[in-house]
Amino acid sequence: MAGIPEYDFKKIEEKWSKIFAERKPASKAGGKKFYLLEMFPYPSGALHMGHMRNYTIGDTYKRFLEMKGMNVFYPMGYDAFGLPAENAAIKSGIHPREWTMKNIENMILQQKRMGLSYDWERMVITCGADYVKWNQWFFLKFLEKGLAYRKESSINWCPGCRTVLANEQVHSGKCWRCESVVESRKLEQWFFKITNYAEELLSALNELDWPAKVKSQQEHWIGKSEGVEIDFPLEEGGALKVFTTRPDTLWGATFMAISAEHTILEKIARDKKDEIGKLKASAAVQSEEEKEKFGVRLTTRAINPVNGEKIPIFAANFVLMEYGTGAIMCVPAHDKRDFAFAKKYGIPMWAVIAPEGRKPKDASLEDAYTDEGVLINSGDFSGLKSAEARKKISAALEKKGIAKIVTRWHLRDWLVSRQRYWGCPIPVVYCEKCGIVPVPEKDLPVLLPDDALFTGEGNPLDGSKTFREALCPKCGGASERETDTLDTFVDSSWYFLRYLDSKNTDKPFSREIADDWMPVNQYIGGIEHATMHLIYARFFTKALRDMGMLKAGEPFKKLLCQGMVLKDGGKMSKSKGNTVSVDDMLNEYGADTGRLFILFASPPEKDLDWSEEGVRGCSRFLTRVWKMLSLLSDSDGEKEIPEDSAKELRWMTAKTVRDVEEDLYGFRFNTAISSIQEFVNFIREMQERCGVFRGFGQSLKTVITLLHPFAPFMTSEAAEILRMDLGKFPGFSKTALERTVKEIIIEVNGKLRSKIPAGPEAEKDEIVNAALADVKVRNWTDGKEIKKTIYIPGKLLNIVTGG
RNA sequence: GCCGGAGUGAUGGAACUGGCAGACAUGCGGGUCUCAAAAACCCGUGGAGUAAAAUCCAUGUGGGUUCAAUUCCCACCUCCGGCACCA
Repeated sequence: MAGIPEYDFKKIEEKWSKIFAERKPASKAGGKKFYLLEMFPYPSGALHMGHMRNYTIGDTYKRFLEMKGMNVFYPMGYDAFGLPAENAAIKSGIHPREWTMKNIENMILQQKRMGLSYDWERMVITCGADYVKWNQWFFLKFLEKGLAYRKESSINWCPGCRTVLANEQVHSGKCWRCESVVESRKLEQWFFKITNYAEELLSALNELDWPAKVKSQQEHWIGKSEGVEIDFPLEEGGALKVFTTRPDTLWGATFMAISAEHTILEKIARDKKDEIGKLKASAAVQSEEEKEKFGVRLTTRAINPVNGEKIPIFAANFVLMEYGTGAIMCVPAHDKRDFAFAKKYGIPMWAVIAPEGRKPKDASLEDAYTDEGVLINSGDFSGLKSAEARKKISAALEKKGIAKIVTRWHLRDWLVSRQRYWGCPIPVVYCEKCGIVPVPEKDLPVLLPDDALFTGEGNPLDGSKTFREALCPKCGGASERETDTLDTFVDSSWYFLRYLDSKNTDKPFSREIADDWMPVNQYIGGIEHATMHLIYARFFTKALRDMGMLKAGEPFKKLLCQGMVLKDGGKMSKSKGNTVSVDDMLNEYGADTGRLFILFASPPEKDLDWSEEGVRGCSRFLTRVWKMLSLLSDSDGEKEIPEDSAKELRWMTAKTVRDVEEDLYGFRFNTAISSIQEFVNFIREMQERCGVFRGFGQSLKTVITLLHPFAPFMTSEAAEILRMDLGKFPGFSKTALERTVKEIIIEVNGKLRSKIPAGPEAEKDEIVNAALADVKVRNWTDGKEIKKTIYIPGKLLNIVTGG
């Protein structure tokens, strides 16, 4: 072998990124199929360290699985519609498409430099005409199946920008861009009926191998609660329907509260218009701190159906119209909110639940008792426990015909209309004669017009005549096109299905291919998508399944949420000036070092603090490995070593291979790298002692192979020099793992006192005798009674003494 | 307030089903090389204690279970994340 040049990552990475780019995904027909997916990025301009962490985890895992002989599908794409592109257009006049495509180009370049081995031929870009077409096709299908519908809804309206704002664009009640006070407006909007799937979205969480954190977040988001709807008769006639999960407290209801937007106010509070108006304003404030409870007492009273008490009704600012019936029964003795309100307005409180095993406290309540207990002062139901009472009371009321057992959900239908240009157009037209008319399938896609103006005021599509004016597909008459576009979460709800069949022009994807690969075996991405994206994609998959498009009912079988990348303990941000740019990192240290550091510094699900020193450490490690190539090439043949050392080497090799493999399967990249480092330290030590020894070259090859998924560039170059194959993950000899010589730990009363050499096959008695003869042990046992001895074969002996 | 997660050297973090706490790395101290520095390499590095040992203390705090607890149980403290007037 000729002399080995110094480790020059720039040269090596340049050379191999070209080779990697030309390399077609190998056909792995025989291998077990594995769909490995990363959350695709929004093309904001350049990738940040958070992305790189996500993709490094994925790519390392992918390369490992391939070396284990699996057939891995590993695609990448771009979530290309969205607000930032439109804002860039407003600011600098560049068209959103141009801005987006340029960014994508740059990001692909960065990903290639990083050594990410995607199947680029399957790339999906959501603003492409083909993707738009199938997106719209899904919308039409949803419409057909009753999963898409229109309804009036409140939105955040900025009077300054004359546009609708998303919740996160409202900062303490003001527009993020122009600081106008945001108004609440009613607008007809499109919705997807995700609530149809509430029950399954909740129950199927059980089958998913997802972080407990994400599952519990979704559980809360869906928010199932079982209770009763009860009619409270009104003095004036008619009734007020309320929803409660605590019918066991019914006897303690001393007032009622309704939302300021409740329709009944039209009938029973016409005289209090001004006050109700004030109340509405107060209810609308989305203050950070808890709002002061505030209400307007109505002249009518309600009658508690179980005890006939006449109780006052308030329109109150703490009652939500969107949940339940918009009206509640209030039990101040057993609910914190009702308690606060009752205190303020001097409403009586009756305790009807007593903590179990304690004497009932009465009227002089310090605070609401909200736990369960035993019923008191509740007619025939007194003495029952809460849970039982709930069942019996509900049943009794239902029998009487004044109540109904119901299940309520926090989950709301998904509002998909966005008053924006840069999104997927909703394929319907409004015809004066025919009403809402879907665009026929043959006319898809409905594409965005090129003549829209980006002024920052209103939806640019409203100003585009060429887009707005359309002919009704039904009657052929003049009609108007829908100018709302779809929420970009729609785009990301099925992109993983399109990857599988990205060139299909007849369908969004073929069922056979989908059934072959779905569900995704491993999904990797940020925790910030715990509720939105991850719940929408689940809903989409279920809806598509019910439309017969695929078998799988869940999109992502296993999920890994990687932690954030921090700098100096804080989130990287431009305003703090603590960002680390991907390009700088690549230029200064190279992709291999960057990848290694990202994986080594912290387990993937934890936050990672970027440390320049740590990066340098990883760079040093790679250089040290590289130098071993020179040692080998400069040597004049491997020297024999004693059998002891050879045995130790065989053991160390087997242990390292096994540990790295196990760690990689379990996403423990940090400990996998530690193991490789330990092995390298071991070889170098032995080399220093014995020179280039028999087995040095083989050990070096093992290191290069194990390191390949982490540092693909350097190891590819090294493999070329060593004329070795990187295609297979090494195996290991189980017999080499069995160590014959071992020490046994000797403890006295649980404290380490000595170690004695002994094999795992040694009898307990032998060990005990040897231990008791040991001087260090005798210091602690002499003159004491030996109470008992515990022996863990091959590991440890604990001698318990008395006195 | 509720739900989830985490607290281990100066730092990032190891310790697999309860069995040698601190692997691996960073930083720091010392050394080799050098005119000098950087790089590289070698040695040391939880705290107290000692001439060196021995020994004692130590995984957020306080209890418990156990021959044995970073690991299991109970209570509490702190930090991070999510939800938050959902009746």
